[in-house]
Amino acid sequence: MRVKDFSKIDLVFKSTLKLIKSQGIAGITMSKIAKESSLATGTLYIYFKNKEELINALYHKIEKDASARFVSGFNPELPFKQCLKTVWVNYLKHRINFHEESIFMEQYYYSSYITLAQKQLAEEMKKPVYDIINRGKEEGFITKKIESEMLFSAMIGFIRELADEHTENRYMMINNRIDQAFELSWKMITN
Amino acid sequence: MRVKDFSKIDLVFKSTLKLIKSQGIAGITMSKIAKESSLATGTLYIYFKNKEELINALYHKIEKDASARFVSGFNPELPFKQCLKTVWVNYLKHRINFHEESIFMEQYYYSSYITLAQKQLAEEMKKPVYDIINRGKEEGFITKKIESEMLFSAMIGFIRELADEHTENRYMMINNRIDQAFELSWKMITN
Amino acid sequence: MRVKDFSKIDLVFKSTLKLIKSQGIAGITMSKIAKESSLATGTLYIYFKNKEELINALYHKIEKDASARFVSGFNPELPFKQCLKTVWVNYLKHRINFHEESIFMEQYYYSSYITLAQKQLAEEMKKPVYDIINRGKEEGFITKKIESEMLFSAMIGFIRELADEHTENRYMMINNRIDQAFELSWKMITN
Amino acid sequence: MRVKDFSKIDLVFKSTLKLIKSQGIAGITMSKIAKESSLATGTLYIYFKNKEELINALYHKIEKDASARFVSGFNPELPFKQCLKTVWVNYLKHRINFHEESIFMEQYYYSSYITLAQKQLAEEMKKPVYDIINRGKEEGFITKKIESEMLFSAMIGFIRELADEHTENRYMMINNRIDQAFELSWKMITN
DNA sequence: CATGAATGAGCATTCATTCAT
DNA sequence: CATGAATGAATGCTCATTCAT
Repeated sequence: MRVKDFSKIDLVFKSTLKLIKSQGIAGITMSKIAKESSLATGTLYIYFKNKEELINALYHKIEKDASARFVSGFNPELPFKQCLKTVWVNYLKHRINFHEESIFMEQYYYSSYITLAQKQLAEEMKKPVYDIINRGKEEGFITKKIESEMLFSAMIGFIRELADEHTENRYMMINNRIDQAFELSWKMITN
Repeated sequence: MRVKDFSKIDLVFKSTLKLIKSQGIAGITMSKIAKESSLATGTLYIYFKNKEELINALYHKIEKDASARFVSGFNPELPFKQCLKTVWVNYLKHRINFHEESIFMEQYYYSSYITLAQKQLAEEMKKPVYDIINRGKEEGFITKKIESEMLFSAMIGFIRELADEHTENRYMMINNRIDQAFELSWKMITN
Repeated sequence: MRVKDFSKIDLVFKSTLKLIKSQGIAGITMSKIAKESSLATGTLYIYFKNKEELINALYHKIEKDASARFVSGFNPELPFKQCLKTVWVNYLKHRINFHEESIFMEQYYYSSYITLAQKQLAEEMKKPVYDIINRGKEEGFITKKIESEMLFSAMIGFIRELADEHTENRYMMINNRIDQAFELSWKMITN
Repeated sequence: MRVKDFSKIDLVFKSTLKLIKSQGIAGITMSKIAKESSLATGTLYIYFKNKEELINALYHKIEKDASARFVSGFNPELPFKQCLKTVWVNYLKHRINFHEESIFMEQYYYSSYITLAQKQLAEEMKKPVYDIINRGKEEGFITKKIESEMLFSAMIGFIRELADEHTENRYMMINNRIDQAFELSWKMITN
């Protein structure tokens, strides 16, 4: 018997993401996904119950991968500022290098596919950043007078905007701009 | 001869936005828009050449309205900080009060509806903010060492994130938080 | 505005019946019905919510028409035997002349389309025959010792079998055979 | 080499019949049959060339079994009335106890599966009853003035109707009703 | 202008059948 | 033989668009 080939799942994810990039989440159809993956439409239904589950599975996979990237190269032994910069830069680079995925996630977030449970899960992705902010407060780098949510928003919003400008080729994130941007963030959140 | 009833256009826009809010841009159909507007589908085609043009027209209308809101209450005679705060708060409030519109605009931006010309037009919406930043540089409030794009991203990204958190009921933008957030932005961009 | 053309419903019924005759209830598809009716598939969905409702509506229509035919030419003023013969012959002729319909109704009865309510409705079609049997009992023609259900089964089963034999060209229901068959039924149910 | 496991064929027949009972002949699919039989779909194609042949084989098997049941307990040495009653009751009980099979056979008869040859074969099943009728005519019990087809229809139709009423729980075939019904048949066909 | 019936291409999904293991 | 993954034509149904009224 031919055995289930789970590598097909990754292939389908890749094709779907490519299609979403070029035509938006509204533009994808099962037959386009099948064709882009060089599979028969029926085959998609062996690996995914239906279109909705395919989209959901893609969302979960991307979320999982993204979480892993945020903490890559992170070493809590290092001094606080270095730790923060690692996560800060990881987040910026993730959003630049995986822009398709980021766009998909945002479209998904405001689509009828998402469920409440999934929204809550998405919240958990923020935890590493909050952890850093709290460490900064404990170590006295960050003022305790400002709520973490606000500091979080200031950093994350900045990063997101920079990444989008970069991706749209309006303002490229070359290395010294990255450093400068981080210092700006640092200046804002520190005493 | 009856004349084209332009109030219908607003009605259609309102219905479409309502539908996009609840079902995402992928979920809208011409017949849903017609029903929500209490019109016949054929009538939609009197006012809009096709679905794409309807969506595009909606985008333009929203963009125009938004631009107007950004400068509401703006008086260049006032001192710089007050001017900046007016625009800053306008932008935040716009994004909170017209969240549906903001979501639509972002979904639209990454859909196959948008054209290059429209992307360029969207850029022009940023002009009032850039104008303020430049005035700040001239008046010596804002350091000239940092590029305006970066300062822009820091402010706009922060505002966007705050507004989204508010809309998702995670971190509400009560008045003193607005003031605090603005001061944070001010601290970052000023010398 | 083009106005809903309810004659299309009869056209669809006719086409569907024709298809069921040649391919069985299992063989019908919406696109076959559309093609046979010279309509677009979408048009079918203007008049019927879905395939199931189309089939159900056809069943109801046939049932209604059949009921009308059973009592055609029936005059309760006439002597009992003549009354019985009218209904008896009506039933036989109905089953011969509307054999397609009869076959459809039986296939429908044992399909997953039918509901309990519809089964009960089908029972009511038997009422005219039971009424006659009861009159026969009251007027002393039919023995009261035998339950009406049994007398009903004897007559109806006989008729059904004769009609089927006729339709399959195995034993044709020419006039004197009809008379003879009725006399056989009469002999059985009378004292 | 493993050898074709013919017990699987019976298993498949049983499963198919069960499915047809609950969902009608239109509702069966190869994968449902496979699942109900705890087999792989591919395995079905080892035993049956395709779906049509599976259905046809089932028809033949049922027909064969039915024929055997009709003459069970039949002893031509016994007096005519007893012989007739044996066959008559066998037929009734068959139709009650194997109602699923009977329903299948009728749906099959008016489906696109059946061929002319099979229709002719089905005719042969009637032979035992015709044989009895002819013996009755020779022995003087049954009038020769009435064609055997008509007598056959009268008996078979009656039986079929009684069995259906029983199966639908409308008129149960308890023993004294069976006797009474046979006597009614007997009265009709005898002089 | 306004209507909504009519159209048919296109969609998500199913299913008989094949085939690699 | 047995399996069930793979196929792709076919199905029920939707939807943007047209058109007769």
